[in-house]
Amino acid sequence: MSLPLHERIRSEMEAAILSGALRPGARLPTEQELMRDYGCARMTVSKALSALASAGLIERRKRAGSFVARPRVHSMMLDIPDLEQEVTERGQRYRFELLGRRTAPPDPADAEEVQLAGRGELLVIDGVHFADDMPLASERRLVSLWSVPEIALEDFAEISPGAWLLGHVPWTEAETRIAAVAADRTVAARLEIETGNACLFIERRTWRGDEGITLVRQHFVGSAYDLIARFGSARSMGGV
Amino acid sequence: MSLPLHERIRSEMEAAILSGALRPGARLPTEQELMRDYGCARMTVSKALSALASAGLIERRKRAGSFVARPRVHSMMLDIPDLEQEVTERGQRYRFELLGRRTAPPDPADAEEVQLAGRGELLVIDGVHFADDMPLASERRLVSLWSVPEIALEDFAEISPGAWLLGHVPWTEAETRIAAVAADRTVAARLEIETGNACLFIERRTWRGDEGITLVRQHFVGSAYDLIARFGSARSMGGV
DNA sequence: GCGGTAATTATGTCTATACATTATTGGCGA
DNA sequence: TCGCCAATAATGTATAGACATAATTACCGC
Repeated sequence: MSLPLHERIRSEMEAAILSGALRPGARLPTEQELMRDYGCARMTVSKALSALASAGLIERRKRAGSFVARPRVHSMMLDIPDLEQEVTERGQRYRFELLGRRTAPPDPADAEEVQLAGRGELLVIDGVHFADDMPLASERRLVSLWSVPEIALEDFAEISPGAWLLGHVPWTEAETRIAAVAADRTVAARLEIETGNACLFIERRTWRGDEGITLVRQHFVGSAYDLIARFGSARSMGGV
Repeated sequence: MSLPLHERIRSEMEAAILSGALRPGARLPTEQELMRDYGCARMTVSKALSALASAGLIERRKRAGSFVARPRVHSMMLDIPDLEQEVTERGQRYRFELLGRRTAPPDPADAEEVQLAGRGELLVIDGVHFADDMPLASERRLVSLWSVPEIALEDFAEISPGAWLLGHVPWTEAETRIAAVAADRTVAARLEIETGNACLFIERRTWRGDEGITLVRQHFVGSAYDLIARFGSARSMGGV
């Protein structure tokens, strides 16, 4: 056994919970009992239980003890792949084609644009992501030049705007909306599909503190793309 | 200051990272320096750094020190609402209409079905979710009678199969696939839309340990539904 | 120089102890 | 019986020290 004791305690408790031996709501042994069972100090047990608590598997209440939490379906981890990496991993060639790039004041009729722009203008970037020269996704991105002035110097010949932003701008919050829509004329032309075809539509807004950074709207060819969300395999929750 | 010292250290480091004062790759103070700065014991500092590490904000290397990790967009929390609750909250009336219900052996040609069935048969349930008598989603659900024999007694007059399973079967893992598809004839008829219209397609598989419990495929009317995923509000990461 | 080895330094784990916090339990008195 | 208060039992936070582990750095013999 090379793995640390607190990890062992953690994983054995976790196994008991996930196997159903400890049902939701059940009380698990107190720290005292566990330190007797494992012959270790309380800190060690506590570390194991803290990890389970922060992973959401148990709930700890003073005086009362620790209890198995009811797993909530309501939230899962959604993997949002980096397009370039995913395409490359499938053995295809990735390319981002820049279709347009202009700076403009926000549309005063669009509250989102106004809020994003802050006291400056917006950079509007249009482009298409390709996999092996087949269009995969069309993208329109608005970037706040107020928050990210240095992006004005970038021409995106070598790197997609998304990848550039990821590497250059620290962000703190993001929200992604996922829907299915019919391709309009513009999108259909860019993706080389027919108007009305089903597209996965992803709209993501990113903030740094209160400052909006970017708003991106992507249309994926419906037949070529899907997203995966997972809950469980508690192995993946703790760290790494 | 009522908040514990290790939380304070954690949040101050976090702020320094998120604000950009400590850029990705930068080395942050050693535990020794921090325990001098805050006048506390090493365990306290270590707890703060461990929390940051398990949240993925920093990376710790022996001998070398702790470094700010590059933020990864790759995973967000996806909210998966309970349909009945969401419809009701919008002030609409929710109804699940059962269209079919039969038991059958798994299709031997479909490896997923065979695996789900285990050594038993499958319960196949077809139905439509309505909001104010407008179709919202069509659903076909397969349930392993081997894992959940008691579902054979339920007639789903009062409760949808999804809600019943949530309340009765502890599960440990789930995987959700999200895509955009065109409605086929069957789906279009059920949803009262035209064949070929865009639908958000959600396929979710649920396990308890190695045992498959259920596989559900839902088609949502594209114009009536979307999903939201979030990352951030760093406050929400640690615990609570 | 070059390569192997030892010293150093930073994190990782663990113990033993102390006191704080808080919700429950039980008892005591009006 | 009801309500308040104190004892109790559990987790929460923190300290100080010991030893383990691993990677970098420095040194030394060749």
